[in-house]
Amino acid sequence: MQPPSQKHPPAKETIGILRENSLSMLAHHELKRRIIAGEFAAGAKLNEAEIALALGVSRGPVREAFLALDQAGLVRVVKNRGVFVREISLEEADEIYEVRAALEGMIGRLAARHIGGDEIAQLRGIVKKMVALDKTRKAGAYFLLNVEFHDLLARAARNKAMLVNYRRVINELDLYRRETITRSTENIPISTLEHVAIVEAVAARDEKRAATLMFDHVMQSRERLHCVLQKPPVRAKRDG
Amino acid sequence: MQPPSQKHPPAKETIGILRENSLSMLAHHELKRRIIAGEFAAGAKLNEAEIALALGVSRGPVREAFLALDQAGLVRVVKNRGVFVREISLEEADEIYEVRAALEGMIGRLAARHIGGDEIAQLRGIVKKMVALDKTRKAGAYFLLNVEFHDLLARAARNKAMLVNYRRVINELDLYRRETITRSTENIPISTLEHVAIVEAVAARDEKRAATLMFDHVMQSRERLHCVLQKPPVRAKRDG
DNA sequence: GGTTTGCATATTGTTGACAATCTGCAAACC
DNA sequence: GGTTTGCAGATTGTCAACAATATGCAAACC
Repeated sequence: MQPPSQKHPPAKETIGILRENSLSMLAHHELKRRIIAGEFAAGAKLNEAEIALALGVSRGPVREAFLALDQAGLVRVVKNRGVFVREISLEEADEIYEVRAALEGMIGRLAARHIGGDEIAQLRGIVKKMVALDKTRKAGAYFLLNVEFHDLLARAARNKAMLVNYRRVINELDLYRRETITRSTENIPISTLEHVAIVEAVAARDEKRAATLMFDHVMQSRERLHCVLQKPPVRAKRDG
Repeated sequence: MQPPSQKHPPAKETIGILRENSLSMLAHHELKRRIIAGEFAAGAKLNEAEIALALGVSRGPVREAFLALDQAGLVRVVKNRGVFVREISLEEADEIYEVRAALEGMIGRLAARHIGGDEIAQLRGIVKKMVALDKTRKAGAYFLLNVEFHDLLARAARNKAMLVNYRRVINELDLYRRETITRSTENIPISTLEHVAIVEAVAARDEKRAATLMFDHVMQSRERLHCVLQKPPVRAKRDG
């Protein structure tokens, strides 16, 4: 069924992957990964032929992936001009933070209702590492723990639709946040305290409190971002 | 540049539209419209060649549109099997309602902050029509007013990211709600009262109250849907 | 000098053809 | 009888060629 052409380490798995995912989906996931990982500069133009060559496929699947990534908010497709890694302005990031706050508030509420004991233990473990990091002030390590903390809570909410929407919003925010990777570490202790309070509220099954703490935590993260950028939060003007 | 083949009514506009939108985008919008309008049955299989023929384009743009629609949650693409209009189960609808509640709560908060006087007047006009409909009990007309009411508030929140996410969630819910179009009209008066309260809170610039009322309104809409279906809300079980 | 016009090139948009896969049915087999 | 095998048809996945459009540069023009 398969001519023994090469060594078989990637044989069986590769076949399995290809049987379940079309090249479009593979291209989609790979490009998504690279964009989130920051392997493309923000606003960078993505050349169809170039990427197709790099991925070893023709332009068709790459184009299909582009359209899907556009819907996911990771790239912008401009007719006859090309596709570009989406650039997120501070104003847009502010807006997205408000969407995220809404979702995280509900995640806190649902997590308090549905989380399992093992997950609470995991949360405590993550927070413990955060506390330990307070002294070293390593922003990169803290960033990863933070992502893990929030994603774990999002999963604990036991709501697939919520998880999908949450992750999409987070991906968009990452497009902006990676611009400010080397952001100040002075806020880490404050943020850690908020994480501690969230874990306690969730563990106490206090839905209302967990919701409020999560909501405020996100909005305060936004404020902290502005402080680092030394700019006040931009608000839309009231009209009419 | 254009051979005078036919009458020119759709000439200039059609050219303009084609210059700004690729056939993929046109196919995307048209299919999206038809799916939301319910012109395809839930779970119906969408044949590539058939649709390409109907839209007068080749299969390429249609395939690209399919991938985008999959990301938007309106269809499901299965490799080597085809694409199907997404079917939403009651359990999924319950989950999506929770996402919607989170977003609408924030929309209420932001709308109370940013809405303009003209928009408040529009809201009052919509509610007035709703009150008038209380007597006739026309579910279809009420449904349209309800959509208009909530979309107006979503726009009044002055947050593009929120608007995009809100509309996506609403589109997904419509996939389910159109299954229950002929739902009971007995809840219309209750729902209308909630709308009245929301308008007053927003007009009074009471962010907290508007947020709470909007959140509860959505969650109660979910409960009312369950009552109509004569089934209790399905909740995920707590594990761990 | 500055603007405009007109190519040459590169890139994207679209198409039709070909390869791979699934589906349904009927014949062969136990 | 029930299961398996093996086509034929239909459908999807991928590709490469062609058409349309944008970009950059140089020549022509005022």
